[in-house]
Amino acid sequence: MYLHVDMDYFFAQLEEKRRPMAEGKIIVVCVYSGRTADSGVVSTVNYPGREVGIYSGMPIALAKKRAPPADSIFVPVDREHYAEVSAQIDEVIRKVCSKVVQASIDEWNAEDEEAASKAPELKEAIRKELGLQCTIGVAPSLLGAKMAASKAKPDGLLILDEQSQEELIGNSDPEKVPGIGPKTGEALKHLGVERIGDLRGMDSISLVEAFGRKTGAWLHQLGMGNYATELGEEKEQEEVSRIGTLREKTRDPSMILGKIEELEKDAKEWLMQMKKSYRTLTITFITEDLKTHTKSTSFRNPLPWNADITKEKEELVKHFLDESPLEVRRVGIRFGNFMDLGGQTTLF
DNA sequence: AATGATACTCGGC
DNA sequence: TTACGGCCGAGTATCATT
Repeated sequence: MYLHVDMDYFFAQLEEKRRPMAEGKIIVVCVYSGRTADSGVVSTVNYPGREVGIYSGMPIALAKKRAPPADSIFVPVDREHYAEVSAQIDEVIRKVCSKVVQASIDEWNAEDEEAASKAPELKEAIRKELGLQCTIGVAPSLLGAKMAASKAKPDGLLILDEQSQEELIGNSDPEKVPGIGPKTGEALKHLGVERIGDLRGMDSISLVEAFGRKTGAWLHQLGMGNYATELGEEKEQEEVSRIGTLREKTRDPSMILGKIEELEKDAKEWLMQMKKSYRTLTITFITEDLKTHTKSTSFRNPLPWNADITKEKEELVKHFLDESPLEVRRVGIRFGNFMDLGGQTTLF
């Protein structure tokens, strides 16, 4: 059996916890971009906030219109704190379950013979030891466990056997299935698939044609009632990136490069601490129409964290500006394709 | 045609 | 009326090499 733990409204819950005075109030955790006083988006909001129509990704200014000022608190994200608590939760889960894999800052998966009996125990341990609320799903497949959790939240626990798993997944709206987003969902609707069960009997060739090799084959398996999943290994981080918003949109290369340099410093700090060298440099541009573009280059040999990449940065920025007429709103830098053992080269 | 590397976009959280 | 982050990995397109 598989078990999926999902912390409820995680960031907002943690902010609630360190403000006992905020009991019953709307808490909105925000990513402020620094462009203007209220520019930025909502990261997470607690349930009272959701009730008045505030959701993740919403512009902060709009959230403020929906939130009664006297009963609402807007706070900036504090990722470091959330990561610390996340590590504590990880410890608790590993004490209870076997084969645990952390899936994100607030989600865990586990494969455990005793998942069904351990789930209530685990939920209680997280509440008791850390004072935090979560939702746990258990099912014969990882997909089933995730969907059970998402159905049971908040503060829920749902254990599915083969039959109830089949029922839940088969009857579900495709867009409720993790891995199917608005784009795939829309295309499925177009094909007359309104519940996952409608995939039954559709041939894999046309599904692969419509959705690509990977997604098509996976949808075909879902149609056959095969939800088999593997937990996967705990993976090392493969890339590090930093992104930021420019004070104002611009096409001035020196403005853009100035911001990149700021972000680069921070990302390189990470490289140094983690002792990583890298082979790929990517610059991300988000233009005034909020579309994302990237330019990247790879090096034959890995570069150490402190290598000078001035030339390469300039070239990537120029390359982008040469092919796009749009103004740039946000920029980012990304280092990837890590090689361990800093800078050591091999023959090829 | 097959394989592997690189470039780029997409989307989840 | 509009309003709009910061990450990361997955997946696919494209290119180079054989």
